[in-house]
Amino acid sequence: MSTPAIPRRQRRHDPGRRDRLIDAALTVIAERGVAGTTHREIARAADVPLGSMTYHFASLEEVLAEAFTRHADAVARVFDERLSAARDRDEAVEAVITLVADDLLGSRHDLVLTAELYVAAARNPALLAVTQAWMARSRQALERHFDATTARELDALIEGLTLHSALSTDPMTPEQIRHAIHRYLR
Amino acid sequence: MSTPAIPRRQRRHDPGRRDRLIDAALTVIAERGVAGTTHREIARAADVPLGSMTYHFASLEEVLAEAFTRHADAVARVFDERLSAARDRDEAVEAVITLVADDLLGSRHDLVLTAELYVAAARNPALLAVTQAWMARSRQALERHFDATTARELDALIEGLTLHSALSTDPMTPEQIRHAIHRYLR
DNA sequence: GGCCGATACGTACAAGCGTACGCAATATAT
DNA sequence: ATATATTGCGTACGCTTGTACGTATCGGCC
Repeated sequence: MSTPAIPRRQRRHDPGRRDRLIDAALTVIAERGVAGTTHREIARAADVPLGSMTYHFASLEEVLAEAFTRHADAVARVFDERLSAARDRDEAVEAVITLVADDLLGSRHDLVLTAELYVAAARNPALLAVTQAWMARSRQALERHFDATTARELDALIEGLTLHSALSTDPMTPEQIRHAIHRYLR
Repeated sequence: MSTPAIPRRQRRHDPGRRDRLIDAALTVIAERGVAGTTHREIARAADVPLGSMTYHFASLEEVLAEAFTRHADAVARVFDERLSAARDRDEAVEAVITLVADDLLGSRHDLVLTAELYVAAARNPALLAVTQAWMARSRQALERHFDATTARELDALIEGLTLHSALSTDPMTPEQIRHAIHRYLR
């Protein structure tokens, strides 16, 4: 009776745990979906005790909101960067192609997160706002090189090409992506 | 002690209950999402006792699969009909515009169901098969009037325009939809 | 160097879940 | 008309969930 079966785990000094938890949440969402995302699952992914979740977040909703905000920001940042690096329209077109073929289609993780966000946004006003801010930012980035109407339509095309490829058995190749975008912008 | 508080509900003769349950499931999915879809919620929506769910379906997964299959079939049927009614390319273009502006964007219910299906398909092979069969059928319908490459790209554009409008604060007007499609097919 | 607020950790609890199952009633076959 | 299979109905059970909360421990300010 001297050694209790489960000794208390040693306390860790862990600043930035909140941040890690948000990242862990994104991992869990991508792997199990929003439906399978629970306090316990996130805590397990981040290797922290359950109680840590309720300490850092008021509710599971709050975790989701922070996680999706982070995801949207990250993707939007890449979008911004690629398009601001382009110095003329031709380069901008290439940037868009790279964006779709490499950045978006390259990461199943991000792809799934985006789809999950869209569905969650249908029922959660806070997440809808995140989505709309993201869309506005993308359009704005496109408007550096294209007129407003083209930017909007192009944004929709990007969305469609991405989603479509993500779900398909034979996703479009980079050349096919290039073809579609050139055809639209021809 | 002669009158039990809750008398047994009178038994109903209800052939086709299984069908009604599948429809109820679609209603619940659209309103609460796959995550919020439970045996009890579906039973409540269809006004049947909980036990009826386990009698008619082996599992909740089975309910979801049947429901999404029905949804995909219904949307694909409209797609087929509009495109087979078109007798030349111009009419086909008009059919596509109507499809997007009226049929797809007209029903928030169907819109949400489609998004839910996509997300669910990412983690459920049976639902992925449903999605892919649906996509193949859409493409085939488009190929009545357009070459294979155009059909595929157009299908993606349709997807993007729909999803984009669904999420936007100011969805595209029918005229804007028309403009985008004409621009691509010009 | 000692306090104390911030953080870490474990656990308890009520609610809701999927599913199983027993019994009742009726449609249908004989 | 009787028997039988099908369908309807209620409820119980074990499990997971979100959340609350008591206690332990430490970093950083005086």
